[in-house]
Amino acid sequence: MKEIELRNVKGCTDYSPREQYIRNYISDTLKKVFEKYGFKPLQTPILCYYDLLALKYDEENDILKEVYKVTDQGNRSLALRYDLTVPFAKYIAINQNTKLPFKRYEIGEVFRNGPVKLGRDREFIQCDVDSVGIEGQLVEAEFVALYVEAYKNLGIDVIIKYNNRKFLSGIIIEAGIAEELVTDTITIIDKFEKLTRKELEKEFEKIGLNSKQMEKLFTYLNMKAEELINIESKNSILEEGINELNILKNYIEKLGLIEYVQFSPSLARGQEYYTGTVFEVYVKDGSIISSIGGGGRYDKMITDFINNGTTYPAVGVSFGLNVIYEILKNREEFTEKALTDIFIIPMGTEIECLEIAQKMRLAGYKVEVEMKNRKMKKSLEYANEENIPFVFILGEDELANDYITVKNMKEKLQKQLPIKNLEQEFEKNFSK
RNA sequence: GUGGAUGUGGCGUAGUUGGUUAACGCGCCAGUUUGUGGCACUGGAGAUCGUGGGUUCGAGUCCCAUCUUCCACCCCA
Repeated sequence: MKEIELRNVKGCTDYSPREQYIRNYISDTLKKVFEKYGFKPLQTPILCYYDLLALKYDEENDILKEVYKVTDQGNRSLALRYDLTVPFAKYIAINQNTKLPFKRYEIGEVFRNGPVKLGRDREFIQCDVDSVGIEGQLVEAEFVALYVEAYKNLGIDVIIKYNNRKFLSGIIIEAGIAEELVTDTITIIDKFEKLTRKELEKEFEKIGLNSKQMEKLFTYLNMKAEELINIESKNSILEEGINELNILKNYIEKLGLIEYVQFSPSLARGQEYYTGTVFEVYVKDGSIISSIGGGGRYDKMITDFINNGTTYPAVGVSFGLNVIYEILKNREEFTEKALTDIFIIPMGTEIECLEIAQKMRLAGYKVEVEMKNRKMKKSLEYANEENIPFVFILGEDELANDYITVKNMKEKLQKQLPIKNLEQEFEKNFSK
């Protein structure tokens, strides 16, 4: 065999059992919440036709540079998906009898051949929850509730910032900025909290805004939610945006969730496809600066994608699994977590131990049996390292008398329990 | 993609102006304890110093190239 350097592909990571346990915990927790809110699991292929991904972009688009292209044996031009939204749209396009509204979630790997840095791999997992076919702020408010519940279940205190793209476009137009500069302006507004006012002015100047326009823009961008009603708008898009913001705020208040949200007029989100409400979730204590989730309304994207005359208003949010993992990984409940409940050490009684293991597994315990015939010291060391709370020891003398030694590792307690009805006896003696 | 740094046993590091067998901590293995753990002590294995070339009597140490990783910028999740 040829010698090669053993390593992972750039931007791909191995996750050890302990790490993956936490990641699974996160996605399991999320799944439960998603289903509680009526979202159904949808699974789509990772491999798809390149043309599908490229459908809505021209060759020059940055996102296409990051697409992994592959070919099959028939020389078909394929690609690895770079997000879960296009496959979602594709699913609806293929299954046009899908009843709307359609609510689905998908948690899966996506690939982007882009720069790699901390918390940003080339293979990573996206957790998307989307609803298609519903207009209005009711469903958006429900997403806020879903966000709050999901992060609460993960034990993370969050603040959900929200804004509205119509409002943003509206104030830009209101500031007298030309329509063709709206997108560029939004891109700069997105950096509002990262840059100083001076830096922002410089950026705005670059795209050709004058100081009067900037002044007006800054006034709007520093507004509070309560001040929105006082804006006397002349353009319909701004009016619409303000209206949507007020309706959404009203719904959130009624749901008793107002303490979790914050109107943030400078919030834009990078993607161009958002058309209305946008969300971004931040850790409340600010220990992590970047957002840990985000989303919003995108009424045109699926509509344009499918392009069959029907409109597909959609709203969706996603969760940053990687960054959530970074928050949870050092918690004691995980670092100290035993992945096995009971470790059984046989002393010449292997098959009997396996039988007992089956019995305990049936009773719902996670059980491992020592099979390498190591010295007891080694076996106990292993149990110790793995934080396994209970060790059963079965020697021939115990077996002859129909009992088994049960050790509580933490409290260093040891007890003989009858093998008959061991499950009940164990529960009686050792469960909290 | 552009710029800047980095690369020494499994991991984290030391290695003085280039000079004989590359050091330390953690981890690993074994023993003290052939059926009882986290501690301690003792011993042991394990590195062609990222890779390739060059300078030199001699290179972990200097030069060049290349790759890796990391940090900014860009872009985003």
